[in-house]
Amino acid sequence: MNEMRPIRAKSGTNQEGASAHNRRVMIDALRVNGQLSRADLARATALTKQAVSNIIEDLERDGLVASLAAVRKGRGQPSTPYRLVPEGAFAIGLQIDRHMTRTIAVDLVGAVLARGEANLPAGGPERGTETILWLIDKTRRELAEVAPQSKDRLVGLGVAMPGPFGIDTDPADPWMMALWQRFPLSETLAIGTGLDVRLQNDSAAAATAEKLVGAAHGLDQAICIYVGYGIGAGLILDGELYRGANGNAGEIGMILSRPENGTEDQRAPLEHRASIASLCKILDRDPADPELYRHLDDFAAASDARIAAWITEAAYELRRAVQILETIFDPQTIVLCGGMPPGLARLLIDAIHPLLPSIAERRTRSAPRLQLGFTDPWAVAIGAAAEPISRTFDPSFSAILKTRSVGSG
Amino acid sequence: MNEMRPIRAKSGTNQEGASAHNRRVMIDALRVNGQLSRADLARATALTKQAVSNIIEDLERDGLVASLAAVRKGRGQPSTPYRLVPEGAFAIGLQIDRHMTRTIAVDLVGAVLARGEANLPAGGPERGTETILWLIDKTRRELAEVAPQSKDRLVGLGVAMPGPFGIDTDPADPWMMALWQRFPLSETLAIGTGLDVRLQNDSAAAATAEKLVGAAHGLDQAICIYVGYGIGAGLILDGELYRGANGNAGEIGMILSRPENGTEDQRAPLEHRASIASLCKILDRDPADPELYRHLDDFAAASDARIAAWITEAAYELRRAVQILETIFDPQTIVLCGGMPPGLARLLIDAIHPLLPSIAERRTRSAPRLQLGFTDPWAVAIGAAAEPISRTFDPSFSAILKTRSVGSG
DNA sequence: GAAATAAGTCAAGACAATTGACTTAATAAG
DNA sequence: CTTATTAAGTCAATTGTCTTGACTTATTTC
Repeated sequence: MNEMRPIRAKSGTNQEGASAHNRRVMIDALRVNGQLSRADLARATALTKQAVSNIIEDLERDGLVASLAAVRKGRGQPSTPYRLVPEGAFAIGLQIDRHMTRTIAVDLVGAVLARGEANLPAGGPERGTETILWLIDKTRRELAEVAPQSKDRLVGLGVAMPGPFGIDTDPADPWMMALWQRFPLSETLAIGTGLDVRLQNDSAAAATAEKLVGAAHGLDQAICIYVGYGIGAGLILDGELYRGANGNAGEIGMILSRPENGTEDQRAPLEHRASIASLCKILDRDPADPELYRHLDDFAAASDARIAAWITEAAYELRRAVQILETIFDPQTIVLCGGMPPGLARLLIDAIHPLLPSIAERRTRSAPRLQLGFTDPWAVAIGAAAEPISRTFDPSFSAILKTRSVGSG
Repeated sequence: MNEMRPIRAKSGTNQEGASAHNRRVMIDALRVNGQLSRADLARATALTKQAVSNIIEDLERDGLVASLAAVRKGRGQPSTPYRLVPEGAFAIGLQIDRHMTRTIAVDLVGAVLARGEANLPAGGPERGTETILWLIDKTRRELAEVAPQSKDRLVGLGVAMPGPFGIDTDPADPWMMALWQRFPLSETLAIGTGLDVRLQNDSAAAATAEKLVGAAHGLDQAICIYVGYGIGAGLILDGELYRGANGNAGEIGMILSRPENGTEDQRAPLEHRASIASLCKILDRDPADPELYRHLDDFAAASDARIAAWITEAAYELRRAVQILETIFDPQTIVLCGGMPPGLARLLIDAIHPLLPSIAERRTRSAPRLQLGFTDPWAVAIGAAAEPISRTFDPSFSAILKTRSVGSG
């Protein structure tokens, strides 16, 4: 009789939401600008001096900000600048990448305080989570040694692994990522660690790292292309990471760059030509080889012909990807990052130049069209750790809104 | 001495911002769900019954919502549903498209109440604005006849014209769009009409129309591909139109789909193969011909061989564009719209199928991967008119924040 | 007819920002 | 050296909007 169609509506907000937003705005402003006085903050955020004063007092009591020595800068009472207190918050990051897993602990300003690494046992998520929980625990204990305050100030666990999620990926893949992608990982880890857990794909994590402490720091419109075992893009739009309807936005590895001509190999998606997986295939190397990173560095330094061939192919694809992303997003910059040695990354980004013409070619640019970001194999793990910091302290639309009684996903 | 670097920070908010947001949320909920009781609204927005009651009372007094007859739906007191009042607000839209200009007047629910059309005189913006101001005035008077309340309830003027903006476009283009794109149009029209003016490109306007009253109604993640004289995409991300760093996001016409192989013609951007401009070239027709629309319809009905050739080429490009957009955005749906006869649009969308494989191929889909939107030549003008409505009444992050003293652009 | 359920109101309370006057501490001008 | 000016920051009262919890009203179910 009554069809009981669910009502679709956005969430409302109240003073609490506004207040939470204002605190985030203060922290964000201090993060981006280094140090600011209360008066600076009032001007920059359009709030009154008094409101800022109250909020800063609060944040100081909470141990998130601290004052510096007063500075005289002209007429009037000297101002007292404030800065973020690194020990104000901590977070753990977890990266799952086929055969191995890494953990990282960071503080409020993104400094790395502990790290751990382990091989994942064969047998998929059920057995893997044991290893993971052990590794997380080890990292937490390590962190507690360096920073005893961390016990009460851990804001969450960020998890990064290759996407896409919720899709029927190749069931024959040897790393059983499909199994991982279907496994209720967040829930299991939330129970196992008692922490707030959120999952993102590895390129989103890389972008989160670039935003917090890397090339995209302080930028509101940036695209991070992440070249790892696969390839993906982390989309920072209006200052927030964009997830898409199903959390799979930015999975550009699946783009069919030449869908209807050429050999079957050429018809394959972008990922088959611009990724470490494809490089390993050319080099006939096992991607699981723990020495791979060093080997790639050697190959790159030795100007190996196969490396050069891969670079040509990958650069061709990336050049087009850059042009497409610039055209679609009109970003302030594009950051190329990835889990490869800096030497190799340098060769790759050089080979991508000169860039194709696009609307990004404008006279007044403050950031380069394409720049190199993190090429640390730990970058994704750092980004995973940065996610809870960002989720907890960065201003965002969703942070203002009242939360629904029962979560939807 | 003091380098005086500008402080970068996001804006704070206060009760006023929260309240404004809540009112917008109510209006949005009523727009999407048709009619809702106060209790429904309270549940859907996570606000208290009391808060909703106060807000609805306000909105009713402001003439934006009205109650309907009470309905019994089970145990308990019958509920009183509320609906939007179409006469609650009005807006004017202006489309500038090379040789001509169109105006539209809409009400709060997006119904068209008046329209006007005129040819633009040669001579560029200086002379053109005279015609435009005259046309807007004519439309306002027409609107006032149909809806006298409109005089006090006009919320703004939305302007749509081809992008990209701020780029040195081809100076030889015969329509002098480059001149228009550099002309301070918003300022001139704001002074000339006394209205709040905002400018967007035509594909963004088409997307705004689809969001308010079209295929993207109530969707938070949707991409609208607009095929007009050129081609572009309007990006609806998290319920808001995405503009990019310089307002040029979605200008996909500039994508070099085959940048390095083939003839010079094949190397040309997407726009040269999938646009009405390219179709006119094939048909050897003047794009400025006022009868073009009817002719295209005839050609399509007659299965003209040149039309078929264009459709094959355009469909090839669009098939790839759809796959790229799906892969990058992971949207709920993609809407194909454009200023062409429905028959032709139907042929085109059919030719695009079957779609290329992508992450959008998931078992549970509520909306089709690709669907047909407005194919009315007035769609962009309607979207232009919808923009002030959306700007004034849709929930958005920026609407919550306090405004800075002096705008930035 | 009584109990249960749901919509909606009333009145008091809480909270976070605003307002405007005030204090403090520096430089600039005479 | 004194006074005016400027700017940072505080104090105390006010404001506006949402929340809370009790209450009223209207309907169905038992």
